[in-house]
Amino acid sequence: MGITERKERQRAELREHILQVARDMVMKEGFDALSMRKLAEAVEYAPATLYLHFENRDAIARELCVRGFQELFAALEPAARVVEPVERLSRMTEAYLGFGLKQPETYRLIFMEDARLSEALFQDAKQGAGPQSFGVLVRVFEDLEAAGRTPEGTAPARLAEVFWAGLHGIVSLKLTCSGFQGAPAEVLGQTLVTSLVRPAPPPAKPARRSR
Amino acid sequence: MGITERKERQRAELREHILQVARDMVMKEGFDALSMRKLAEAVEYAPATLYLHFENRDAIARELCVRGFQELFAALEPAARVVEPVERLSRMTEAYLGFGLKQPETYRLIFMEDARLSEALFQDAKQGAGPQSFGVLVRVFEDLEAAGRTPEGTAPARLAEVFWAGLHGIVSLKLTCSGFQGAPAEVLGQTLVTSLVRPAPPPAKPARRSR
DNA sequence: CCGTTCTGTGAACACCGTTCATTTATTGCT
DNA sequence: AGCAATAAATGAACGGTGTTCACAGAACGG
Repeated sequence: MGITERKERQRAELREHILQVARDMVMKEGFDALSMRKLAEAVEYAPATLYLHFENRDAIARELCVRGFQELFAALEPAARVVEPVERLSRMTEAYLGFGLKQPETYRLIFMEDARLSEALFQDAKQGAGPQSFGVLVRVFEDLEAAGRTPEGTAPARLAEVFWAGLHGIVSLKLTCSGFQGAPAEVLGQTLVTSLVRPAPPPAKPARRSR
Repeated sequence: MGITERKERQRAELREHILQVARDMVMKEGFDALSMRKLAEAVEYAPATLYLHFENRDAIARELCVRGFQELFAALEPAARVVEPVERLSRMTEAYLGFGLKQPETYRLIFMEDARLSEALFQDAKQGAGPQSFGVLVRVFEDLEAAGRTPEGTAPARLAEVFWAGLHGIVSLKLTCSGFQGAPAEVLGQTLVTSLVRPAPPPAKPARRSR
């Protein structure tokens, strides 16, 4: 009897469809322009029907928030694969800034709207998407520390946090303070990288047959 | 005939009163909770009366935004007086973070709501409150450069911008990503300072009567 | 005292999120 | 097949929002 199964699937599909349309609306006109009534109109249902699939507007926002965060994480993933830590940090910087500037409304939704939205990302201390991706960043600084390229006496986790704050600051100032025309985000990003990474020490263990 | 004069003054006073009450509401319940109707109720006028003094809600928001920015600038001023540049930067960091965390709703209004709000701050390239206070920050890095304590080959203005982004990132992540529990803002601030400031070079021109 | 100008307002418009009784469609069972 | 039960969908309403505008009232200049 695959009938309840089919109904469940259809229900899930509709839910997915609603989220997809909502995402489009947010990306096109911003989160504030996402109204339950217009969303209902767009998916061709009555407004009340949306409440059969989501508790309220905030529930939709939360879902879009965690999905947006996953997109951000995915955008970082290729850069995170790079072995050499300085290059990795540089590439991750590029990817982060690129995502934030190319998908401003998504970025706003994730990190700049309501504090309650991003709570879901960090509720599990170790598990959730938030800590997991922050871990990737911490690992860069651990590798940098191992290579002797971090300021001494500062824990990698703290450096990672400052670095993240720097990235977020660059993106969000570009998004909100559009009036302030400073250097391009990429330039600022590279400045941030070179500021947090110490110059390479003279090779104690030479790479190959030197000295 | 001081009659039109008095009327003007009363008009200005009412306008001021409205802004004051609006500011209180924002600081207490956040910008989203500021409604024209509740504001009208609070100042004991009909909603329509507000539109005799402000074009619309956004106009009030803009005004609160620039005033909030001036408060922030004022909070930074004592620290900006410090002569020694490293100490100055450290004190300014402390002041900036303190303001952002103690007046979260004001800070949100200035830098995290609508991009159109902060436009007023940076519309004049050299004059307005925005460029002026950014200039204070640039000066710190100019002084640091003169003392040979900045990374070489990076313009002070760019370092200042990265530094500001860092501060803003720290504050706004604390405000929006409350779920993420990292190090205290002050610690991150000091890490940011020590990351952007190079260690003191050995004294070429010794302080007094040596050599 | 009258006419004008400024101040203030009530009522309306068009939205918004959300709820709930009611209708409609679908399913399982006899 | 028809009927009861369950699920899906909705129309209408409630209370809220920003904003406009024709109108009333007060204050003023002559």
